[in-house]
Amino acid sequence: MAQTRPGRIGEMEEEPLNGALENFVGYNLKRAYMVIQADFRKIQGSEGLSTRVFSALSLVVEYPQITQSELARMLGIERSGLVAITDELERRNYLTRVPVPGDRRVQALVPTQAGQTAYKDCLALVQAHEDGLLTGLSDKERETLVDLLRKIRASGEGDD
Amino acid sequence: MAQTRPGRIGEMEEEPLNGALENFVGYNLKRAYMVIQADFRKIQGSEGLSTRVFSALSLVVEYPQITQSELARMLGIERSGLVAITDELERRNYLTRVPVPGDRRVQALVPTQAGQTAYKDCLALVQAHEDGLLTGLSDKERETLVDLLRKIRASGEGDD
DNA sequence: TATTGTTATACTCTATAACTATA
DNA sequence: TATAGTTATAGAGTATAACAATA
Repeated sequence: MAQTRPGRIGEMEEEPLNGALENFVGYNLKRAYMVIQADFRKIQGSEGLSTRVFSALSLVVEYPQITQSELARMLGIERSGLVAITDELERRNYLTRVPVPGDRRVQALVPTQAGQTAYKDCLALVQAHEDGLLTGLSDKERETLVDLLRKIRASGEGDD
Repeated sequence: MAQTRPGRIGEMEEEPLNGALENFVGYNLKRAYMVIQADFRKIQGSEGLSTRVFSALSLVVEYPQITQSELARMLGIERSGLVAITDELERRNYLTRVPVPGDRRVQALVPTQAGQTAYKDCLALVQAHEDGLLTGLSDKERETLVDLLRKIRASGEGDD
């Protein structure tokens, strides 16, 4: 490592390492997101669920007979993206696509017993994961963080 | 819209819309990140800089003669990823790759005048962008948010 | 006409592994 | 041996645009 702190040797303050960039909400959001994403993958291992599949499974377990379109709306992604996710969950035998009487376009996503237990196990893992990674945050700070993130979501998720 | 709130009609509380998922830090982090990312793109337009190119430009302007490897370390991505970013900034005439006397492996990234003014303009745009999107957050809340995000980063960015 | 599930396709961002030229 | 820049390649994750079946 030739130089850990490039340029600008004669600065007086030590707080803002990189003037503008490090103070942006967006930049810090991205970096923190990358950290949590990488940690999630590490915990789950190469055979485990990805974050998006875990999220989908969570909603399927909570709302049995939910529809792919509803799921897409709740997750904030396009319908077309749900197909691969649903395929994976079906391949793992965590849910089944069940025809809905009265509307033959729709398929209800019904969690299997295996899906429900897999979700519970995964949930415990993820909670321990967040507890471990967010160990520097108090319960109140964590709550504050979620509140602030939800405010950002509320600002932007209206324009669909 | 057939059903805005699927399943589980008889719940007593109204706070946690989706029990587990909506309360996870990771999930809210991802959703908020997607909001800010999408907004950034919308503001910049199809010809504008992406977030990662803007971040790189920011560091190049702040640390003239920074190296690609140093840049990669500061941005938390691999060296190989910097090539395309540097190519784009060079193609836009925002920086030049300058040989460094004493070590012929290295190329210093030197911002051009166009790069510096483009950065300043872009910076103003991005700041207005964050101001607009984070309008629901007070200055103090924004500061708190950045602090909390940095704590998460500190927890995870050690393992390189 | 509108909606559901689906396919095809492309784009962005990132990582890994290798190469070359230098050190 | 190690490092800087580079290339090739692959893998997530997302979006758009279309289509068939159904409403």
